Amino acid sequence: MQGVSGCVKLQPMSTIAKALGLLDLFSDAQPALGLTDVQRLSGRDKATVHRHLVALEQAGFLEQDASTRAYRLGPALTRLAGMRVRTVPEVEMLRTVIGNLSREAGELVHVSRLQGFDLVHVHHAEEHEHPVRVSFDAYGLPPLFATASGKAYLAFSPGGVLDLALADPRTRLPGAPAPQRIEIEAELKQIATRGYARNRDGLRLGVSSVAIPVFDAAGRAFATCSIAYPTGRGGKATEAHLARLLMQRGEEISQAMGGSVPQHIVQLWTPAQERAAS
Amino acid sequence: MQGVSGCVKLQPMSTIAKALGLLDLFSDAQPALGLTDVQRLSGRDKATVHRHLVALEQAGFLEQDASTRAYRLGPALTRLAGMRVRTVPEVEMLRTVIGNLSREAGELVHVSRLQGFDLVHVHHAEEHEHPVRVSFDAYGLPPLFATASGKAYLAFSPGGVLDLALADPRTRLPGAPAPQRIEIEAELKQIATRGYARNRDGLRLGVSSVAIPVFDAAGRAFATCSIAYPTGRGGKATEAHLARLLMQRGEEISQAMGGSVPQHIVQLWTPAQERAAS
DNA sequence: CTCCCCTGGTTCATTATGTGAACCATTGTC
DNA sequence: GACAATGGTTCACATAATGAACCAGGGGAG
Repeated sequence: MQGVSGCVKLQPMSTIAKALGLLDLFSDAQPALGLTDVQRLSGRDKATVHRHLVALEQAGFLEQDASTRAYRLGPALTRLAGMRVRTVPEVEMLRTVIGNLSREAGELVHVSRLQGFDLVHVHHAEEHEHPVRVSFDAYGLPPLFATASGKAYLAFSPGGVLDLALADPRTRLPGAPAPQRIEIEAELKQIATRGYARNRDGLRLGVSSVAIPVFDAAGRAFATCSIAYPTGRGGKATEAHLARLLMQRGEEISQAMGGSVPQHIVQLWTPAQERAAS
Repeated sequence: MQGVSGCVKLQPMSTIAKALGLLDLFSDAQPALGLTDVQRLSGRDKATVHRHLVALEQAGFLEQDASTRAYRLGPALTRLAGMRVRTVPEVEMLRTVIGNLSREAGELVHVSRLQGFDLVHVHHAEEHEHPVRVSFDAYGLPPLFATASGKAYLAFSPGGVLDLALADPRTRLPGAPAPQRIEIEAELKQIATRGYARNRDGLRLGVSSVAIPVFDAAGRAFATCSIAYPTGRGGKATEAHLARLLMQRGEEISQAMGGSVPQHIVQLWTPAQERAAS
C-alpha cells in the first residue's frame, strides 16, 4: 500500500530531510502523534520512523508525553524561533514572502508597524512591470483613519484602542473633521467580518488599497500589510482579487514576523475548499 | 587536528543529530554564519557541513542570505514554534522545566498567569522531600500587592500598569489600606534593579517567597514564576540562594512558554562569569 | 596586472550509516 | 485467554553519508 508515492526518485532524499519532514506531520488539528500515527502518515518503515523520532527528541525538536507516549513539538523550537525573531531584522524576514506576494499580485505591497498610532514603514516590495506605478513615501506617517492599514489594525484590536485613536487628532488628516464614532464602528465591524480593510482615494487621489493586520505571537495585531494600486486599474473585481491574495498570504506574513494568526481569523481568511485540501 | 574531541564513541551520533547540532551554533552574538564558520565551529568536514546546511535550508530551518551567502535561522522555526505554543498546553510546556527547578531548589515552585489583575494558577511543582511543606490554594486569586509574584510583574511592566493596579481595590488584601504610591514605586524600582521580588509573611504567616516575571515573545511580562518556602527554613542566605536558582532558570521558563527575555534582563539574571562560560 | 589566500561549493571512491522485515513486550478489549 | 492493537528492538544488507582532493570566484597586497 505504501511506496506508491507519486514522486520520481530524482535525488535520494537525505535522511535529514526525511527526519525534518516528520515535523510537518504535526498540525493544529493533530498536535500529538504516536509512533504508528507518524509511521502511517509518512509511509516510511516503523523502525526508521522510530529512530528519527528519537533523534528529534534528543535534539529537543520533539518531546514525548510520559503517559501517552505520543510525540509533540519540542522546546528547542521555541528557543530557536525566539533567537530568530531577535536576531534577524524584520525586513529580512519579510523579504521573500512580501516579494512573492508583490509578484503574484502585480502591485505594490507595504508592511508597516504600529508605534503608538503611527504607521511606520517596515518593508515594501514592488516586483511588477506595470508602467503605471503608485508612488509612496516610506518616511511619512499617514493618519490611521485615512488608510486601509490603519482601519485594518483598529478592526482587529480590542475596543479601547478605538477610543484612544478617536481622541488623538493625529489619527486623522490635518483639517479633516473628527470621524463620527458610530460610522467608524460600523465600518470596522464590516472589516472584521469581511477580513480586510479597503480604501479608495481616501489618502491620495487615484490610489486605492486593501489591507490586513499582522499578528504577534500572542495573537494581537501589531502591524499591517497592504497592497496599493492605481484606482484606475480596476473596479470591485480587482479589489476582491487583491484582497484574496493578501488574505491567503496572511498567515505566512504573521509567521514571518514571528507571530501567528488567531484560529478564527485563519478561517475567515481561508475559503473552506482550500482548507479542505490540506 | 579534529577528531580529538573528548567524548568516547559510545553510540555513533546519528546524522540527524549532527545536522540539528549545527543549529545550536547560531547565537544572539553570531546570528549569521558562513560555511567555513560552521565548519570551524563544528569541527566536521566541509563537504559534510555543506550538505547538512543545504538540507536544513531546504527544510526551511535555515535560510541563506543572497548577497553574503551566510546562513541564518529560517522561517520554518517560527512556523513550528507558533504551532507548539498554540497546541501544547502551558502546563505541559512547563512541566519539565518547573519540575527541575523544584528539584534543585527543594521547594514549591509556582507559575501564574495574569488575567487582568488576577494571578491565576497555571502550574506548580513540588519535587522535594521536606517534611515541612507550604500548602497553597490553586484556585485562589491573591491580591497583587500582597505577593512576590504580583510585585515582580508590576516591577517589569510599563508605568501605566501600576496606576491602574493602585486604583483597583482587588489588588490589595481585603481591609488593608491602599498602598502608598511613593513607597510602592521605591520597592518596584529596587526589584527591577535586583532582578527578583520577595515577600516575607506578607500574604500568609510563615510563608515567604521570591518571584520573577515571565515574558512573552514581545518581551512583555505576562506571567510570573515564584518559589515559596517556610519562612523558618532560613534567612537572607536562603532567599538569595533560591532567587539565584530562579533567575538562572528565568530564560528557560519564558522560552518554555513561547516567549523570550529581553536582553538587558538576561544580563541582570546571569552573573558575568556564567555568561563568559558559554 | 599577477599572485596568493580565503571564501563557497562540488566530485567520487570508500565505508560507515541508515534501512526494514521480522521480532519482542505491553496494554487493553472482547 | 485469545486477539489485536500499540511502542519498541534486532541484525543482515545495501543505501546513503563521508571526506580528501578538487574547482571557481573574489578581494586585497604587492
